[in-house]
Amino acid sequence: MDVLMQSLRIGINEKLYIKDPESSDLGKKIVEESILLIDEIGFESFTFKKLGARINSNESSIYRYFENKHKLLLYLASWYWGWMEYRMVFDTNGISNPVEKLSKAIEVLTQNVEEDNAFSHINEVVLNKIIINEYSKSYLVKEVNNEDKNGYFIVNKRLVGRLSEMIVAVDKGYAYPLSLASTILEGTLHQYFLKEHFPMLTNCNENVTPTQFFTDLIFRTLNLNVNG
Amino acid sequence: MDVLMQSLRIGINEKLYIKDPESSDLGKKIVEESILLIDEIGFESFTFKKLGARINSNESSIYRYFENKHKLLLYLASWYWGWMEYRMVFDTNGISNPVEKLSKAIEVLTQNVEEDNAFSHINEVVLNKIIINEYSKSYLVKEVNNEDKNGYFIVNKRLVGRLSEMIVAVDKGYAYPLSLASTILEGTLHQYFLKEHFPMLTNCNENVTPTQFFTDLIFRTLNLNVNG
DNA sequence: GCTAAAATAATAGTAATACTATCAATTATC
DNA sequence: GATAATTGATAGTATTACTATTATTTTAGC
Repeated sequence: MDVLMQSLRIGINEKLYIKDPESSDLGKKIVEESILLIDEIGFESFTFKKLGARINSNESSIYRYFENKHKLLLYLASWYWGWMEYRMVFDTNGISNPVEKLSKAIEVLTQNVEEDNAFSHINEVVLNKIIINEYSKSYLVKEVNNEDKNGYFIVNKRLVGRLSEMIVAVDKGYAYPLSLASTILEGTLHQYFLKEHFPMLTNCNENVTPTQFFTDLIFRTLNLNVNG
Repeated sequence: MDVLMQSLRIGINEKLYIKDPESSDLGKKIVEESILLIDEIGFESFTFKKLGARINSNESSIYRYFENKHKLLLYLASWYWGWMEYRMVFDTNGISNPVEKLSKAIEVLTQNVEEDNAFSHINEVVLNKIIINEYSKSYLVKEVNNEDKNGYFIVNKRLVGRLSEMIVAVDKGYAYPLSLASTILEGTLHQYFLKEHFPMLTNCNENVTPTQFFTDLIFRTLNLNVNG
């Protein structure tokens, strides 16, 4: 991504943090290192105490930024989906042909994540790994309805909505655009997980990508051919 | 389900429990009430202490059956998928036409769960709810590879394999039968979750079922028509 | 460059969790 | 009726998930 865009920020619901982590070095370090630590030891074993030790800071200081690790995960997830949305919109912006546009969107949303230098304190590759492994835990909780009311999932919802609209744009008659869109987004994470841990449950591997699987699925479902 | 089959048992990996819960009244009560309690308060808040209080038994007694709540969840998940597999095989058994067979399998795997009187101490309707809400947490853990080596996920894997074979049977040329099968199983849980908590992210509602969505998806993808 | 305010660190403390261990009381078996 | 197996009760430990208080350091304004 272009260096010109270095002042770009992903907008995140302010209720997800107590103090904006983007507003200080410590805050950025908390976000940066939490991604690495969650990836290393898993969300269940991750604690603010361990994170504090790792960044030579204090548990109590981290609590001044985030109420608890669940909110931190929601923050990271919002960042991730905001970033995906931004890239999807950016990369599909100039495309007028709806089929090409949808095709490009699927590509951006399902392809392997690569580092984006526009956001120096966030390692997108590792963040993608923790989204694959931990994202479900952010919404599969008893409090989900309340949290949704607080707007914690708004970015993901907007993204599903946008993808759904692109599906409608190529096939107004299709009865399940939202379900298809949500299946693609969630199924992508699942296919990457299976590829890593249950290779016998997926056809994705070094030679076959989730992008190919989902592109093929969408094109067959919407009765298109690859050239639009 | 027929009363004739009341001695039916779902086979579960013995490493998932310390003492077989089917072997005693207390064991059955643990399973029965854990399903209800997890549904009521969620897996995160669920503890063996609370379960003990609920069934007028003791925390320490429950620990003699299950090592921890994670193993209990794996046990419940194995039971659930074993039951689904059994019903899928049973209901598709006599069907020779591969398209009809696949169609029936999809129906069994995606339709709303109803109580099965063949297993008196398990409330399948509530178990289905906790699978929708908690199943991901059983495999989205750091230890997943080791647990897989222990065979904790064998039932689910076998089910994906069977469904994949049914897909191959109707379309030998289709390149992604495993990915499609795993997407259906996991996507079904997700669509039910969305229907309940994020209705704006799915087309499933009182009038449209996940079965319709997935049947349509499979038929379009494999280029079939509804009558086989 | 000094002061005041803000931010961070250090320490302590609490209730709950996730267990383990021990021993007592019941219940089943032979 | 004795013995073994099961279950229950109690206690104890390390860790988690915080909150509160106070000390120290950093920063910003003048």
